[in-house]
Amino acid sequence: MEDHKKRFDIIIRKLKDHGHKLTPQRLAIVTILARSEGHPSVEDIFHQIKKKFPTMSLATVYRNIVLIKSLGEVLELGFPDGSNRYDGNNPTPHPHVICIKCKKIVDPDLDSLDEIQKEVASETNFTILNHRLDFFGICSDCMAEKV
Amino acid sequence: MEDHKKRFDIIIRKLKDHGHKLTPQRLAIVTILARSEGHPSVEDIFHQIKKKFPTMSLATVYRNIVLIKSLGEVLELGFPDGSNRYDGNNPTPHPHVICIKCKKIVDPDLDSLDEIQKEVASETNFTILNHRLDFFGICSDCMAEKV
DNA sequence: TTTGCTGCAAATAGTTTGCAGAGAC
DNA sequence: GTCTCTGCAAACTATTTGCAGCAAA
Repeated sequence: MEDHKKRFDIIIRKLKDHGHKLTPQRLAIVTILARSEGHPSVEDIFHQIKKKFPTMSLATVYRNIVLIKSLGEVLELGFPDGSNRYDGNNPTPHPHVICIKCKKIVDPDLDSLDEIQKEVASETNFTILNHRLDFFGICSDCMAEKV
Repeated sequence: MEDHKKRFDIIIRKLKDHGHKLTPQRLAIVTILARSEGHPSVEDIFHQIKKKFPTMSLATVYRNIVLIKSLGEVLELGFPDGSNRYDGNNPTPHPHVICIKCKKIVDPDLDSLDEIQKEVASETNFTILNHRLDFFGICSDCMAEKV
């Protein structure tokens, strides 16, 4: 996908424009976030980079995610159990479908929630800024396993 | 509202049926959960009870919430920042509207997400078991404060 | 050369757990 | 009288932070 390359360039550009340095560690993190294959966790990112960068520190992953989040270039999916998954490929809020067995996260193609959001806004008198919609279930792969 | 009384009775009945004892601390927690006015946090519940029960322990609140959750009689709204809010008045999944300033949580009247859920299920081949929908914004009270 | 970044280790904070005594039934 | 529950304090764990040295620009 060219898509990943575009996202990588956008994030790098934004980092430069804001005066941040491009360290090898940072580039490695941005590379993974731009792809965000399977919506990686901090640990996923850390272990993936650790293979080529044995001195890589978890703190560096956390710090860079905080930075890139502050630039609005990664969507953080935090869960109540403390786990976090990231989407730097599509950083705008969108629904997710999560397999509670294998933890796979999929982006469904859905009509946007614009109408529902307007309905909620007019009914509650809130100014709605953001939303989060997650569906939890079991993916077909896990359903197939009779184990 | 008679509603709160009914919920209280249902939760108490379920606790008894499962062989759990009704201690004063537990009754106090259930009373608050049955009402769930404003979707209380663990701290809210703890401090409210502490007034009449000076020895009340946070651990007891946590343990009882875990218990009542396991009976399916309270909906836990966990947030990525670690905060938790509870709804023991309506323990089935439903949308919430959250003020990011005053932390007020409101239940909007919305058409159910059944159709969207079916759409997601057929598109992704997941068996959907559950969902969560939160809208984040600013309530009219907080908008009015020009401070 | 300057300034921000990294790695390490220690600190943090909400939640959970072990244990001994108290209390519901 | 039995067995669960409670309160306390310690343990746990993901994330954050202080600091000294390192490296991008």
